[in-house]
Amino acid sequence: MLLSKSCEYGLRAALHLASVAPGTYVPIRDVSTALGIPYHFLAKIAQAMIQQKILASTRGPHGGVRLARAADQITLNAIVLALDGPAIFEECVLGLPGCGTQQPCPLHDQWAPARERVRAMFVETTLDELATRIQTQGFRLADLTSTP
Amino acid sequence: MLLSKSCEYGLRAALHLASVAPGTYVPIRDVSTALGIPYHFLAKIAQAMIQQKILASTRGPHGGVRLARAADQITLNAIVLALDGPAIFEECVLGLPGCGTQQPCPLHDQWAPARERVRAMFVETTLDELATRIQTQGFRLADLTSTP
DNA sequence: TTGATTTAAGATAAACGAGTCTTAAATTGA
DNA sequence: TCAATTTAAGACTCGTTTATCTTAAATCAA
Ligand code: SF4
Ligand code: SF4
Repeated sequence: MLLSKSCEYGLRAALHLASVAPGTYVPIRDVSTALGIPYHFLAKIAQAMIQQKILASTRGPHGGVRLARAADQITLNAIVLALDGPAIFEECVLGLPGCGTQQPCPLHDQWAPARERVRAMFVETTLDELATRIQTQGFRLADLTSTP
Repeated sequence: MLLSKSCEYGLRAALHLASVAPGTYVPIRDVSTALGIPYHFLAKIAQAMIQQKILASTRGPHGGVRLARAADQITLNAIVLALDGPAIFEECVLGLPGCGTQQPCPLHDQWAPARERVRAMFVETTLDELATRIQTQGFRLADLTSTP
């Protein structure tokens, strides 16, 4: 698994917020239900995203979470960095420490560009772009095979 | 982490065998020492690789493990499949089940080719190629910063 | 045959990630 | 003010991965 469960859930939640009701507060419970993500787990992930300024929140009735910035100002990379850190884009595919061109492992020439391509995907994609696709083309953010 | 620790260790062990003494049995203890991999853990990984016909072994003095085939007949992909299974090349980046072009998630168009490139790296690279690089260019398979 | 060497196998333990639960604090509206 | 709602925070449980330990079985050489 490339990303941790926390990160997958965080990305899906952010995409949901970007696509359903930009700018309005949505209760974490609603997001949890819509996406099939365990509520308490998502609440903890949301806390981290709030501390990292990806999301903003208010408590009480009509409270919830929303994107902290416009959806076209938030890249997938920002969310991945906030939840999983930079390690996945710096790690050696063989798990060797001290990754870098100084001390390369024999797979470096193939791995470094492949890894960079994955990184570019996250860096160059904004929530806005994907939210548009979800709205106009009906792409999914949840498991459609279970209890619709 | 893309690959499990077991898979990283298995790849490094196989590369070590391909580069130091092709065709001869090397005790797991020696591999463990050379690469800095916990002995008992590596022994268990070696067992799995033997059952998957990646390695062959004999017991007793002068025993050990060696590659089951010529190094140019073993791809990195064979080892990854044996130890981690095909999941990493089939999974959705958002963790959604039922990956496929029928039910795509909004990241599919970017993720599928990036994932395919990583897979191609494993499929197209043989132990032999990397062993040559290790021998001729001195690439590393171990953590050079600890107890040399 | 005997003893040293080495893999085979499985039990056990530690570390981590994933998920659950409880309580507190803030906000809103009646 | 009071009760309902919702996030905030942290303790707790569970399962998998990672790692260690123990014993058995095979092989070889003296
Ligand atoms: S060599 Fe390439 S893959 Fe190996 S550690 Fe350095 S950068 Fe990472
Ligand atoms: S859409 Fe693309 S990424 Fe998402 S599940 Fe299907 S193949 Fe995987």
